[in-house]
Amino acid sequence: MLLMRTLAVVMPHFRAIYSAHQITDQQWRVLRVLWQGGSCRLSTLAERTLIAAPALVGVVDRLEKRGLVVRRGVSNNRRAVDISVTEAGLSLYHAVQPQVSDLYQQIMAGMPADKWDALRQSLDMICVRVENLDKKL
Amino acid sequence: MLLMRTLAVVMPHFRAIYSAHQITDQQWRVLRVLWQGGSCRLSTLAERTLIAAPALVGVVDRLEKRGLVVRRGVSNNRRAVDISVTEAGLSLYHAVQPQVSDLYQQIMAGMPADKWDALRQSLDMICVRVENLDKKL
DNA sequence: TTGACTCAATTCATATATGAACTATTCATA
DNA sequence: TATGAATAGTTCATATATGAATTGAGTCAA
Repeated sequence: MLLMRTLAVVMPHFRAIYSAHQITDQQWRVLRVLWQGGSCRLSTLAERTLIAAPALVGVVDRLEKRGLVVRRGVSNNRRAVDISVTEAGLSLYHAVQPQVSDLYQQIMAGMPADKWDALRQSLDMICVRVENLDKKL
Repeated sequence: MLLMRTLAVVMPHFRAIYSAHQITDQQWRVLRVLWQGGSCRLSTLAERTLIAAPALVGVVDRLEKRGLVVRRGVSNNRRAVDISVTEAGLSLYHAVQPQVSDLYQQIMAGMPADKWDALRQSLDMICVRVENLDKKL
């Protein structure tokens, strides 16, 4: 519950930035991942954005409809699809990114760096441990 | 992102318990809050479950349709609605709660208690600080 | 007392979230 | 080489999430 509360408190601030540019949280995550990792396939995009494939299909559809990303078939594997950002998508990314970064800094500013690190490590430890539990099954 | 990842890793485990009883995360949150706090109005329920009112309406609709909760008008204020669990809802709660509690313990077991406390405090600090930022606007 | 305003719950439109099922491929192997 | 198992993306049905707009009550001041 505390995790959910934290997200519920923080997300609206980020969302305000996104919605000023007519995009959603999920759409932003797609743009960010494509920017920092280059084009990739839908399954990879799903892992990196933490958006399940079925939901991601719709997100990419809407981004594509607005000309922010493109889908392209992969030559040697006809079932795979490659997704990449367009120029328009990149310029939107660069317009939004500084504001997101600022907000992030502002939130981090409320806590000493060492506690921030400890927080990240603890969360990461939980993730890794629970993921290992999964693999054993 | 790390917050979202943690939730994404942990939630499926809880969800497996819920779905075995044909309920969703959100429906569980409603039952739990009503169990521990007694009946309350929709707006209060929204705060305690961290589910926005418009979405909560549907969640309560479905729980009510299955006879797990009941809606009742408030005598002195005809626009308010009181929501409470039924016997069926309570017995379902008691059937699920032990499993949830077990899983929770299992997850906590992976981390020393002091780190766990530190984690909670850090997240709480973020919540409180960001909430205060909101109030100033 | 009535009109402007606030409140509580709900409805609406649009965007996701989730698990199951489907389709077209590609792979592994008998 | 036919063929069943595994892949990648997608569709479907159902349940939420979110912000804007509604509806029906209360409230309060001119």
